[in-house]
Amino acid sequence: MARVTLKTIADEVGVSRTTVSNAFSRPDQLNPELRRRILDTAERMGYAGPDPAARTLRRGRAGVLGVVLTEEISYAFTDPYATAFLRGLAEVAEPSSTSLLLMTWPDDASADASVREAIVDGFVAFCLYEGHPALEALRQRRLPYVIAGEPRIEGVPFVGIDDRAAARRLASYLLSLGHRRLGVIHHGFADPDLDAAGTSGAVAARLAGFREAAAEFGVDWADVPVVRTLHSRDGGHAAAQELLALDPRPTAILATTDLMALGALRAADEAGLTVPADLSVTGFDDIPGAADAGLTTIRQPKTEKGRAVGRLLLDPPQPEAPSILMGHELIIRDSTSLPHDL
Amino acid sequence: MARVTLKTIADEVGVSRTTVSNAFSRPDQLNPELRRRILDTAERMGYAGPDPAARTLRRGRAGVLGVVLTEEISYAFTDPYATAFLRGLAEVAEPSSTSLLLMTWPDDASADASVREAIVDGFVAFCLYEGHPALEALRQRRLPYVIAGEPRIEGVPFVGIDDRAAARRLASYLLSLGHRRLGVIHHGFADPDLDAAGTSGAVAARLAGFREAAAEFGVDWADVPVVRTLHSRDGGHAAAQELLALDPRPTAILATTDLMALGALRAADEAGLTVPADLSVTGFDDIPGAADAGLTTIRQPKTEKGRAVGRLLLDPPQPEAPSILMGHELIIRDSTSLPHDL
DNA sequence: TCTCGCTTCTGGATCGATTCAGACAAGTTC
DNA sequence: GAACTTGTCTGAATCGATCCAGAAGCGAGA
Repeated sequence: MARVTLKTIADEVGVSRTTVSNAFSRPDQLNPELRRRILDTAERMGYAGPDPAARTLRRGRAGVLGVVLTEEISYAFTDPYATAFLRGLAEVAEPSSTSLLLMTWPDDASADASVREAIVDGFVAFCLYEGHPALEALRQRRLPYVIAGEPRIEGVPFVGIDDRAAARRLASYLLSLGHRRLGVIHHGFADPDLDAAGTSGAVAARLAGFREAAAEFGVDWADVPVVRTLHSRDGGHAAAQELLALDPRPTAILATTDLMALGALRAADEAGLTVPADLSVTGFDDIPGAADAGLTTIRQPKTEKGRAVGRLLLDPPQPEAPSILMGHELIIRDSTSLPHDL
Repeated sequence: MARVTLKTIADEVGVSRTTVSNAFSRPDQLNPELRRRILDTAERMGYAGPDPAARTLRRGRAGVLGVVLTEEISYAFTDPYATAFLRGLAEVAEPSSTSLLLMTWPDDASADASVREAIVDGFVAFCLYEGHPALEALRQRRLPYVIAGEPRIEGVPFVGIDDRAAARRLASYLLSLGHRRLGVIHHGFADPDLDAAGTSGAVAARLAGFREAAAEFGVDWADVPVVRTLHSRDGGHAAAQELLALDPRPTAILATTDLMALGALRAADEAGLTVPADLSVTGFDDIPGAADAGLTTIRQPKTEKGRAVGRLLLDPPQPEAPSILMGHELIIRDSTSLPHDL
């Protein structure tokens, strides 16, 4: 038996396909009684409603936004940061009757198929990183997309915080406590001596912020040890070990992310140092583990960020690729205090 | 400027639309050199690849499975149970180049739109409950779907454990420790006196399992206090208070889910009772919090369950709506021991 | 009576791809 | 040399809806 379509119903009721279509999609366009009769017939014949694929093709609108996450879907949702962001996104998507398609980027070689074949009106690139293959796949798909958090790419709409200002604020706080011997851990490809104004990437911006604060407090950046490492807890651990072996030892370590800062805390513990009495440590991002570890860090307005991304994708396209910088918050916890030797 | 389609490329290269289509989807159907030329032209003209909506319409296959979760998306992913299940599902979906569309069921009145308009080949109803509105929406959509975990509905494929056997095993364990004064907390609509064979619903099956075990050990079910409550921690708390106020007080409380069992643990604590010395408590499901609370419970094969669901949806449709019962595991932790008065 | 406006319904064009039967040329087999 | 493969490409039909211009019917106003 052939599939039940609009035409099946139309023939049965004795009206045109258009009228049946209207019964489902534009109730004000036909007589209520006729509509009732059509819907009844549809239910009786087992019609499942207008085929979404056909409708999307004709309408040119899918009513779906794709959210491209990194490979670890469980992590993305365990993370309160991600859930808050998605809540904000869903909030603005809902009134436009748009739903969210959560997509991971599998390790698989054919990973880009998920982006190539997704039936969506646009994409959100959520917290990827520079050079992530999904970014190239998104470009090729030639649909609107917004990058949330990271990285910044010339000509692509972006929503995030002003990493430079936030980093400057964080470093200023440490310096105003009296710290003068700083150590920095980062995970960027950027040259830390390069002014960030002309570069892209959150890491470079954060380093630039640190540097500006140092200048402001009369600390010569050339004297600040800067260690580059892998973006992981272990990376932070190793880098911190390196910094703590210096003489004179830094009284404060600034990591460009919480993850590495957590590794640094472990290194301090292993070195027999008490945080914050012997050593202050700061992170960046306020990831879930940060609160437990009492880490001083920078927090972003997660839900509001999601809303901003949604608006960017759902509102009429802007002439210029817009970038939205959101506010941030300095979260002071127990990993920072006055330097010991004061 | 008109959108770039297959035809645009075909005209530019001077071949038919079919050939361009083949260049993308069936590379072995044309001369490699011509293919190269087509792909180059496509890239040059900014062609985004075959439109997924059009392809889906023509092919009649979306390459997507919809997973209907309850309203709390963050919970679903915080829950190791759900992530393990989804991992199994993704595992079998991947070889069929099928991806997963994670759908929530918003509180909103138009919630069923997400099911009506999803472009998918089938659905998974993940841990819903009897009477959940999504179930009716799924039925109306007339696509294949499988219910995972709960509830059981006549004629709808189901994957889960044999709740009755598992419950019987759990209760037998308690009884074999020597407990004779049991108390039961459940959250079902089912009549606990009804034999579960003819009923549906995991709750009824679990109660039936308890009852069978009681009979086996010579405990008269009529003497066992059974309290029905809301499915929440607080519900379990209130129900346990009720049971603990009885004289003689039960030496063991069996809850039909971990969530309620956790509430019961709190009630025991508040009543000044030590678990398990003064009171044994058991749950069901092995939710994340169960391990932390040291709760004795039943665990299901989560990943394997996901795989089974995936196979059911992706393999050629079966003549009979199949139900797959998986094995389970009795997890003995610190919330159970010999009864105090032995 | 004629025109206008409103409601209600129709038929054909269209969205952008895939499928299928078949055309054509070049090489193989007997 | 006829019959058969094989490789390569084409054109029309098709998937299931929505959109658009317009037609029919009907009551109101001039």
